[in-house]
Amino acid sequence: MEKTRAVTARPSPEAARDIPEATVARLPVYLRALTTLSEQGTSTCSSEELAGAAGVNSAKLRKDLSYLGSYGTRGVGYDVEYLRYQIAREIGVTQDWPVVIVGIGNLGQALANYSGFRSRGFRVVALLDADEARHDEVVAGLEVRPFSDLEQIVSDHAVAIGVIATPAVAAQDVADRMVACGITSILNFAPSVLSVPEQVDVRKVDLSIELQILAYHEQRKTQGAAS
Amino acid sequence: MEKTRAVTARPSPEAARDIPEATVARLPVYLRALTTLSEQGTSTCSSEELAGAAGVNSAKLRKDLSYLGSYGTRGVGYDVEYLRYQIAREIGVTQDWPVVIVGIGNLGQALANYSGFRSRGFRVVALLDADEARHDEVVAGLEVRPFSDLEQIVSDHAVAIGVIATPAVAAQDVADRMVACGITSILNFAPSVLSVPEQVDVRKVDLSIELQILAYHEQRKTQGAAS
DNA sequence: TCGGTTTTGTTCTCGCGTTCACAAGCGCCT
DNA sequence: AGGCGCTTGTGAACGCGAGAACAAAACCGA
Ligand SMILES: NC(=O)c1ccc[n+]([C@@H]2O[C@H](COP(=O)([O-])OP(=O)(O)OC[C@H]3O[C@@H](n4cnc5c(N)ncnc54)[C@H](O)[C@@H]3O)[C@@H](O)[C@H]2O)c1
Ligand SMILES: NC(=O)c1ccc[n+]([C@@H]2O[C@H](COP(=O)([O-])OP(=O)(O)OC[C@H]3O[C@@H](n4cnc5c(N)ncnc54)[C@H](O)[C@@H]3O)[C@@H](O)[C@H]2O)c1
Repeated sequence: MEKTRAVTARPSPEAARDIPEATVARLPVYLRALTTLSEQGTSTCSSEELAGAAGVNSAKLRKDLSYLGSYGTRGVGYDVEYLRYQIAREIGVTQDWPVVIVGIGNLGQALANYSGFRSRGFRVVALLDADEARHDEVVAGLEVRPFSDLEQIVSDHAVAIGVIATPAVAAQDVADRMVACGITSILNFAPSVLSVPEQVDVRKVDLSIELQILAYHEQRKTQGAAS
Repeated sequence: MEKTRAVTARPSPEAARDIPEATVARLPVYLRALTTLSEQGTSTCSSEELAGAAGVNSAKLRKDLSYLGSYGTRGVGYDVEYLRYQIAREIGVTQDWPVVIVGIGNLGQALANYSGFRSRGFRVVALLDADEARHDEVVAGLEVRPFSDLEQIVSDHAVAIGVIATPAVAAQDVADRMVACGITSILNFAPSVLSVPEQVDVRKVDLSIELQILAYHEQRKTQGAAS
């Protein structure tokens, strides 16, 4: 390993090129748009069409796709099925991802009942809750189990992704336990800042923040009109 | 109106400075961190402490706050209560925002039951659903009403913010109706691209996309380990 | 076989956001 | 009163992402 070849861009054929984070965030959108097109019977589409369906600029779409490789045909466009498979493979949704949900309250139940996960390669293998009163309750065809079963479940199903839907005060504890079990990706719905080891990915979904951002812009609209 | 003075930056004293979008997205996080500090009895904090609590870099925090004004004291730090009020005022959460939720299924019910909205200045004034079987059902103390009541409710309560929690196929129709009623901010949970007039703000929350992003990174971790 | 047409893949430029680093300012202690 | 230490606010450098623009490539029709 002379120099720092692994870090900088390398044209090596088998090595995965590293895809910009902004692009990674859009690939699932393209994937969904392609699925829709496919269901409508479209077999080929141009970057312009696909960009329209995905709600982005066509130049941006082409640049994003170019990070994956050259899967289009100049003068023709992209083969819908082929591109769909390539994106799915790149994201990793061709394989099946086992997921555990911790905190089966209002939100946890909604998540457990959501069919859109399974159809996109995610399989909820267990629902965990600290509240004993909830145990053995059946939600979405799965029994709610005690939080202490986490280790067992993670090891049995090789779970790598955990979802936190507990109150904010419990979130850090739950995250610590998840990390200790070997979970390396966490989707956090609790409004709290999690601290985890560097190799663990955390994504946060915070509904009140979204509303507050809307409120900010809303306020500016009305205040501008008032002046 | 000589030149395009209104569009470019203007140092006018009363005019609201325009705050970068990235900063706006972080202000609610600071707000929450300040609330927590306040509840713990802290009356003063440094940018370093607050940044730690919010999970960001302290330089970034200071720059973000500097867009609002100079609310800190050099050598001392920030007054927690004072800063909290200033941020709340800037975001607009000192006032009360009426909100309607459309689509009272799994997710809509969870949202309706969520107490975190009210405590942050948002008040759910109505729950709407197209399914007649759901009408008159009571969720979170509110009666589920027919979607056709939208106009009436929006005008009665001066609603500016709408939440869409319907299936994807219905989302565009719902959005169109909302816009027609005068709603100018939409939070969309359906996995679909909405097209709305320019002056309407749309924010999208897409849980499967979040999971797919995690899956992408997860895949890279394991594949890196395998090579 | 060859020009024309269409659409991709890529290069280049610009602007935004992040981070470093430091001067200015404030309080405290002597 | 004056110096000292601490913390803010900001100027400047840097890197990433967005978008325009174009050259390269593939198909089509004559
Ligand atoms: N409901 C929503 O629409 C909504 C919206 C935005 C954010 N959130 C956030 O999502 C989280 C869950 O919200 P909710 O409305 O479902 O709350 P909830 O109170 O209905 O459910 C929380 C569940 O977590 C369980 N729990 C508590 N501590 C636990 C622990 N240590 N280990 C395992 N389970 C534990 C509780 O028993 C309960 O069943 C909260 O942090 C909330 O702020 C919810
Ligand atoms: N449940 C989840 O955790 C989850 C997660 C991610 C995304 N989503 C998305 O959120 C949306 C709602 O999910 P859900 O699980 O609550 O679905 P759901 O089927 O349980 O509820 C949808 C509700 O919308 C109502 N509806 C349908 N068409 C309507 C219309 N035109 N006007 C008004 N109401 C209408 C239905 O009657 C139903 O009550 C979906 O788009 C889904 O993809 C849900």
